This record gives sequence, C-alpha cells and structure tokens, in this order.
Amino acid sequence: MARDRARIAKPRLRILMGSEIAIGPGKADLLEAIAGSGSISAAARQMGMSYRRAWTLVEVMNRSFRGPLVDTLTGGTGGGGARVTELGADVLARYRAMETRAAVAVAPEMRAFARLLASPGKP
Amino acid sequence: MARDRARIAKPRLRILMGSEIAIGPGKADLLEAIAGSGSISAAARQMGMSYRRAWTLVEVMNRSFRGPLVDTLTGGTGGGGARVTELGADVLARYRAMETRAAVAVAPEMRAFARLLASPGKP
DNA sequence: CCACGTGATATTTCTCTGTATATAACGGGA
DNA sequence: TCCCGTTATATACAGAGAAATATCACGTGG
Repeated sequence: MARDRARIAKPRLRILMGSEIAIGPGKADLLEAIAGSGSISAAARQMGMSYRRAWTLVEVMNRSFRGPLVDTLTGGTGGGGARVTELGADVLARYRAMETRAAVAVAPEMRAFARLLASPGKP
Repeated sequence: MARDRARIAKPRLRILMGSEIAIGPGKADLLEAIAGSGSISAAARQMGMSYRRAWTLVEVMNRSFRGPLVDTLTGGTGGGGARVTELGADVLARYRAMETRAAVAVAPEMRAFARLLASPGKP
C-alpha cells in the first residue's frame, strides 16, 4: 500500500566526524528520549536498547561536538539523571531541519524511484 | 582545513526495500565500477573488496528492483563478464541525481552544522 | 581436448559488535 | 545510617557479518 511506499522512501541523514557517526537517526531519537525522560537509562528502556549502548552513543555525541550534548548528574534525588544541554537542543533542532529539507528535496524523485523497486511479493 | 569540513559534510542516501538496502553509496559505486570494467571480479578488485561481497551486493540489487540491474555471462571469451542493464543505468542516474539534490538542499545548514562539531584535535 | 578467467556457491575462520552481567561511586531521602 | 536508582565502567559471552579459502560450472580459443 501507499503507506509502505512512504516508509520505504525515508532518506537517512548522517553527520560524520572522521569515521565516527557524530549524529544520525538513532542518536537523534535517543537525544529526544533523554530530553523527555530526564535519564539515560529511562531513554534506553523506552527505546528498547541496553543502557551500555545508550551510554556509548551519548559518549560519542559528547565527544564529537564542541561541547557535551548531554549533561549527567550522578547520585541525588532519583539516583541521578541526564539533561540535554542548550547545544544539544540546538544540534537536534538543526538535524531535524536538515532531515525534513532533504526529504522534501528528494521526495519527487523518490516517488519515481519507488516505481522501479520490486513488488512486495516478487517472482 | 576547509577540505576536511567538506569531506565530513557528505550526506549519505540509502533506498530501503523492507529492511534491506536496495541501493546506497557503496552499491552505486560498485555499479559504476561494473559498468566501467565489464566484470564483477574486476570491479571488486578495483574497489578493494572480495568477489564474494561484490557478488552479494549485486544479488541484493537484482532482487530489490523490478528487474536485474546487472546481467551476467558465464563462460565465453575472457571467462565471462557482467553488464549493467538499461534499468541499472536508469537507477544509477536517478540515484546520483537524488544524491546531488539532497546535498544541495542541505548544504547551507550543513555548513552551520560543521561549526558545532569538535575541532580535529579535541581537548 | 585442454587451459583459462569468470561467475556461482559452499565452507571455514576471524573479527567485530552488541548484550548481558557485575561492580563501584554518588548523594539525597527515609 | 542505610537504601535507592542512576551514572560509570569492566569483563565475559554470543551472534552477526566479513573475509579467506576451496570447489564447480561454463564456454570460447588455442
């Protein structure tokens, strides 16, 4: 159906820092989840990934940019927490903007492209 | 230097077919190498990958689209060879066009983004 | 009829990545 | 003072993916 086509036609955007991915679709989602939940572990649970993985992604993000995108606090009420910095919010907003711009620019040709793809049930 | 920034700011575009990547930067390059050399093994050597890997990529491409993007011939003069079909050339051209369109649409914000990234030698 | 270079697979090995698990530090609240 | 949930980190294990290797099929040219 048309909804499947729309799901297929999603361009993924990645910003590289050397050979590492500074930010991409997964890290952006994680950033939003942290902003919403106020904790790395909560965000990890929410996204169905291990805390270890989420923490590694955060570490890479913090290391890739001019400053940390996520500030962490250990101990205290609730055991600690994490907070998205101003820079982090800025990065996220710019990334989302670039995502939609790229999607819009590519949309017409993406539709033409979809007609070249195989049918769901292929012979 | 500025050239590094340009290299970093390269958006990568992938067309997905279900969970498989129908075509992406690597497969596009491989397609061009096959078109230029007339053989999968020659293209694989040229790109520094194993024949196995190149063949697998071709197999995925052929399976993902309406028809094969690469026609193969086994035996004969030179032992055989491979040829990019008309559909393959079409797919490649459209993919390259989408790549440049996405790059152009994203370029200004990408430059702004680069200023948020860490310096090459990071503290 | 044999040799050659390529496509097409199967098999084995190795490396890498992610996951699971365990532990310590931390600091506010009961 | 002890407890709690979180951050932070190390270590061991498992699975996936890539790579190296090994055959086999093929058909034209010598």
